[in-house]
Amino acid sequence: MTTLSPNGAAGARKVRRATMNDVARLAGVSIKTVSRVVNDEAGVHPATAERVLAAIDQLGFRRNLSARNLRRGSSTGTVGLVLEDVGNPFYSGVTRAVEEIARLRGRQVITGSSDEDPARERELSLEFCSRRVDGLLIVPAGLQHGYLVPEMRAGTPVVFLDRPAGDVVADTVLVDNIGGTAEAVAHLASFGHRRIAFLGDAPDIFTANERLRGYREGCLRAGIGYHESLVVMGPHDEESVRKALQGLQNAADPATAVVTGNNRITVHAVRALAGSAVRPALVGFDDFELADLLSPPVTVIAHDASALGKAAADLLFARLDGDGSPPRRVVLPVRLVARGSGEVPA
Amino acid sequence: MTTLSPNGAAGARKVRRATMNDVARLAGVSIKTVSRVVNDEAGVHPATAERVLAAIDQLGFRRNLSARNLRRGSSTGTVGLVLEDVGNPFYSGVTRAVEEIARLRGRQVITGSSDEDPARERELSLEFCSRRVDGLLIVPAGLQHGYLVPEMRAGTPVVFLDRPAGDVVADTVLVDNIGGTAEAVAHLASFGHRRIAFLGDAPDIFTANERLRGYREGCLRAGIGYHESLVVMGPHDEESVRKALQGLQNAADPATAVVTGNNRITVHAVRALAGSAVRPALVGFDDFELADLLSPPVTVIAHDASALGKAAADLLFARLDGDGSPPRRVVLPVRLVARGSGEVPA
DNA sequence: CCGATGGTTGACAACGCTGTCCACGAACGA
DNA sequence: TCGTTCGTGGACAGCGTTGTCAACCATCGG
Repeated sequence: MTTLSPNGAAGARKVRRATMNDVARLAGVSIKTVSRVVNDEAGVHPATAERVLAAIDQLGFRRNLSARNLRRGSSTGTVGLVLEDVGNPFYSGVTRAVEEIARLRGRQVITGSSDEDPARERELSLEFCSRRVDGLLIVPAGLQHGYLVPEMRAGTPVVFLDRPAGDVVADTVLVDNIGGTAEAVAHLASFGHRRIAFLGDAPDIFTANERLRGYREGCLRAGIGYHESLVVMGPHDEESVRKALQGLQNAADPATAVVTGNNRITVHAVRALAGSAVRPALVGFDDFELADLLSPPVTVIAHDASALGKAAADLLFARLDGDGSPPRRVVLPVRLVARGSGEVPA
Repeated sequence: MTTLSPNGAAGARKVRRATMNDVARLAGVSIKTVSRVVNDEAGVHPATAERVLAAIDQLGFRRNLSARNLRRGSSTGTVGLVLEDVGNPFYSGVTRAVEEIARLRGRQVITGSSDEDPARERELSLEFCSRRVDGLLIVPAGLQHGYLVPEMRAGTPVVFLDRPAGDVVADTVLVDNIGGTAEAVAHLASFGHRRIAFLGDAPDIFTANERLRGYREGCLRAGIGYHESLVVMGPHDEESVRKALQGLQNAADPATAVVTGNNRITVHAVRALAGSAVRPALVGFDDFELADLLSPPVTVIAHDASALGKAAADLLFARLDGDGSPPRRVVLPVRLVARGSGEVPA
């Protein structure tokens, strides 16, 4: 059992890290030879290599990547990922997928959560650029991305995820928000619902706005008309969702069905409705774990976090591989998963 | 609308990034003055600073952190986090908490998933060390951590999370696995259950083993005896959990209650039991979202991912702040959250 | 009027590493 | 025998930044 105080061996508070120079001295070779061994370059006598490796082991040498990256100038082997919140299961799925692809390409992922704050998004992105990441994946919080122009001009590929950038044309991977919500409305209408409400996120968020548009289109196409009184945008926490639902149900002409705009709102709605006697039909945007085990099981518009992350990462690495074609906009399909809550007749 | 092809402005495939030298030349000052401006050092004439800032803006200059870190030698402003899988909600909660603390201390977090593979854990950790992270947070996959000795000796603090290290004495933050599982058994016994089963993860995983011990202790303390026939270790997917449950229920003397060893097993169990007529009482280790909305709502031994991440990060930063006290082992408390599934009489 | 003071600026080296180029000795063919 | 090649190893510069030290100019007190 090796016993080490957290700050190193007995007494020695902080030891300078060994450098190639130290290794070279100990092995009795030049620093360049050490470099050759460390980088598996050809042209080193096996016996010499052995000596060098022994010295490396003895000193606990670990190549300094800062120095290497500085000298080589090219890749730092890192990719930056800016998202809203790693703690949100949807984004953690995205993170995992990105990590997976990056791993296959021998890259490390640096992540940061913006919490929907444009300033924080900018700060994180620029910090990553200072670290000279090979590429940047961003779930935009704001609408202004001019700050990225120098980075892009310098050759750092940027891919926007889940939402488009505000004022820069760049690669973007989205999901079919409009089509999905329209489908949700059509689905509910096919069960006879004519008073279908929409509970969405703050309308300045791209996806929320798109889904509202999809809802509107769906209503018009179903011939049930678009009524602003049936739309509530912005409720975040359980309490505000509960109030919104009460308002919709207590109206003169109450809603018989609800479309919720994202997984958090859906969950809040399910919780708010858990006790009530009359429950409107429900279709939620975003799938979530256990949706199938609730009662009734929740019908959702599903889209895959992994697919989103993978598509974005693939695009990024294609750019890194030299793909110079015009910026692409990829829209991933969604699918309605009928589980019960959305198949209640009006 | 700024239009940029992903590889930079029209034609220009890849432009060299501007350096301080370029800025200095453009602003008509020395490179050192640029450095002073960039680092907010005192002693630069406001007019000069203005010129420098204009040049920085014009060239889109962004300080190269590799060079800075190399030159300064001290902090790289990064912390490495090695965990099992960012995609798992539990670990994404940990990640978020670590990120939060790191942010307050002006550090970036680099994450990597080991997928329970010791080799991968080692690879990631050493990669992070090569990047000269200021500290390392590790959810150990294996039992051998001798490879970290040189790093620790060199002054890189390491904190182990959720599980202890195998052969190195270092700071560790755990949750009370034994106490929690014992409490689960006691709780079930208090409702009259005498045939209580345990479904745990592979026994070579530290937490799985600890929870098994807690289960055993709980059984003995409750005076219902420890019976190996009631223990199934290792089922991972839904199918194997289903089979295990069937086996336990179809036995001559069937189990009337089950303790599940982690959130994934709990969810699989809930799903497997969803249709069946007779349902054993259930207490799961780990809380999970929507547990309260299932029917019956699932009683759990809850422990907080954020608390775990925060405690570990706090410990790490204390070390970075110079805390040289002996390695600590922090055990976070758990609490039983009674929701219904565990309060069914035998 | 001179030296001292302080505010502003710059020259230079060095951080740890790798790419380039060259030196050396052994083995080879002419 | 001599020149050539090959295998091995080293000297050196420089990546972009910052710490050290010193120079410069204007102002000020004596």
